Amino acid sequence: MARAATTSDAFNAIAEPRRRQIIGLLAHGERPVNEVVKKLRIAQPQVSKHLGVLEKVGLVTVREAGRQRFYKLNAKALKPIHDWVKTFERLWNERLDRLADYLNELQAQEKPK
Amino acid sequence: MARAATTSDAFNAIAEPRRRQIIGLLAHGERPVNEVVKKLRIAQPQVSKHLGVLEKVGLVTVREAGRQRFYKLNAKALKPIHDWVKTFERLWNERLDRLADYLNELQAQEKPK
DNA sequence: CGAATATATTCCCATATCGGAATACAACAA
DNA sequence: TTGTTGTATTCCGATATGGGAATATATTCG
Repeated sequence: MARAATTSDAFNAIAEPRRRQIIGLLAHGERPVNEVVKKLRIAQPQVSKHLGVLEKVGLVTVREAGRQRFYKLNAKALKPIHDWVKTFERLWNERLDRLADYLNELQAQEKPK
Repeated sequence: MARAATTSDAFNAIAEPRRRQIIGLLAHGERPVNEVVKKLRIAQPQVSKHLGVLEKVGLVTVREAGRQRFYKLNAKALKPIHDWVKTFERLWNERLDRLADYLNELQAQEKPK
């Protein structure tokens, strides 16, 4: 087996920095492909490919209008990621961190050089 | 160029489901490799490899004790991910969602079959 | 020392990736 | 029709993955 497909997961899809950029841009609202190309300065074919990945995992939806395709962010698809990371939030906010630091300081003072 | 290395980023590192599992386990505290092996039922070499990746991106730290190595979660390294996803939180909480749904319903009623 | 235990490393393989370049396609314009 | 514009698809090559299996390394035990 190889690495999981980028299209298998929102987790895998957002591992790509450019896809995160695209998501960031689409957060301001629906956009046609060409605008993504211009704003982010990524070649058109790659933009289409990245959008394809995002669509496959449900992170964006498309609306066709003439020869343009407007891509729209479907933020809900990011929630699983948020939920997962949030689980660990307390671990980095915890005052225990400071407490530990404090205790270390105390210990350091007890054994002055 | 190929896909970015799994070791290039926390984003890339957590794309792997098993690595997320490992992180989940280590959230309860420091653990030796063998306990991860037993609890998650992943072959030992793969566990060592996954832990290696997590270490490289700073998601875990190691403490050596005799022939054991205790891996500990460094939750802070997850914060960038949290921060990024959080940016979009309002987009899925937004009541605008409900408003849109409501308006659609209205429209549907105006044009009764 | 030799055996056992805990963990890491190395090889191998099937599989995808991402970017670039070229090209296909569809809608619209003249 | 022919040309143009907006987007998608295909082919290429370099690269790395993750699992499995075998093996290496280090520490502890008897």
